[in-house]
Amino acid sequence: MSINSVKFRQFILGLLAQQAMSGYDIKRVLKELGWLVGTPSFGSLYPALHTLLDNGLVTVKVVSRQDKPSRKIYTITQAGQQALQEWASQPIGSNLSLKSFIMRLILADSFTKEELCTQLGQRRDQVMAHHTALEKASGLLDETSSFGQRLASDYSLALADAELSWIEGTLNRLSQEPSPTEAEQTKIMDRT
Amino acid sequence: MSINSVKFRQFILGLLAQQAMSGYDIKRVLKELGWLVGTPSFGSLYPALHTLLDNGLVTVKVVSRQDKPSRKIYTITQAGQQALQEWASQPIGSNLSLKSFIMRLILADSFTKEELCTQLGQRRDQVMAHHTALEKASGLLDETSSFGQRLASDYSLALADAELSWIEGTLNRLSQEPSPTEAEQTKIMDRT
DNA sequence: ATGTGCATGTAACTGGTTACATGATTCG
DNA sequence: CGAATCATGTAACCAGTTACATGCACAT
Repeated sequence: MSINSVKFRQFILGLLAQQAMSGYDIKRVLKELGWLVGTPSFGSLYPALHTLLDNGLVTVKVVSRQDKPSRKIYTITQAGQQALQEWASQPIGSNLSLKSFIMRLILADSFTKEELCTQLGQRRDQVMAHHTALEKASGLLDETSSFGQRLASDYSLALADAELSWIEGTLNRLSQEPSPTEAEQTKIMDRT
Repeated sequence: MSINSVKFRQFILGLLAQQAMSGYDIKRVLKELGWLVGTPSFGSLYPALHTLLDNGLVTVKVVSRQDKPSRKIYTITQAGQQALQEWASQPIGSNLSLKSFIMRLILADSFTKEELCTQLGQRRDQVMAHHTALEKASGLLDETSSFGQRLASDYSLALADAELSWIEGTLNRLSQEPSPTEAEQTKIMDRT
């Protein structure tokens, strides 16, 4: 449901970078992705597209088809691509939510391998910090505090562990494979 | 930061059930919990307390101390306890977020062992559904779609696996131990 | 006196959802 | 003809943050 208080305009810009689409298409894609990022409502999706348009990051083209209602296909512009690049190169916020991170993963094709690795590394550091903070806190509270707090921190530690090992594994995979993204990237680019 | 679009009045009501506190205290507790649930701002915390008060779920008592500013200590009422119980017994929403679930874990002391197990079971079912949906989706998309989408679903699957195994393990632990919560619960109750 | 930590509160703003309005096209 | 799906849009509302205002108490 909720897109988790994320400024997700950049995310849909990234989706448009991979594939020119209509607002309705974006909704469908996000719905197929299911729980991963949540599905924004049209009430936030369409205004976001209008804003992107006003900022010159995308262009519209009305496509009429005889069998179905006409649709507005949004295509990313040069400026949009630049904005996206800028976003990719700057460090991820210090308390990035899980969903926001997944959004970045989904847009991995738009990033260079270095950028992707940088982001994975930053995420790893954040999660590690969270992990150690939790451990310290639960160490302090073990005697005094409630069963529920122990449960919750145990649970969070388990998830943090899983996330860390996935990130490490992925970083290793990426450094071994020569350039898995390159082929994809060119494939996507030459559709303009 | 963000409390993740949750109606968290019930959560702070639950915190008050474990321990009578002031708004400032709640903020501190939540801050110590760190990333777990996010820290609500005073701008949402105080109004929430006022609402609980208006609904008769808590009572206030101004406590003046000579060395520090006076504080408003909120204590849960009979009605509040009942409301909390009601909340605990009804099934968790179908798309409960991680943070919302952690909130419930933190309040585990207010639940009976059965209620807790029920909630864990519901969560397990949800995550399992998510897991299979993701697997099916990524099966379809493996050939056609982007590197990023594969990355994201791989990541999500890893996290879902971790969550599932933690839940299973916890359920087992709970069913083996006789009644770990009872001692805690009485300890908390006899402070009125 | 002035600054810092404790403590409470509120008004303005923001970002999103809900619910509604509109319209084309296809199916029964 | 009415219902369903595709498709776009907007206005009202709501929850939460930001930023501000207030005041006490203690230390410098």
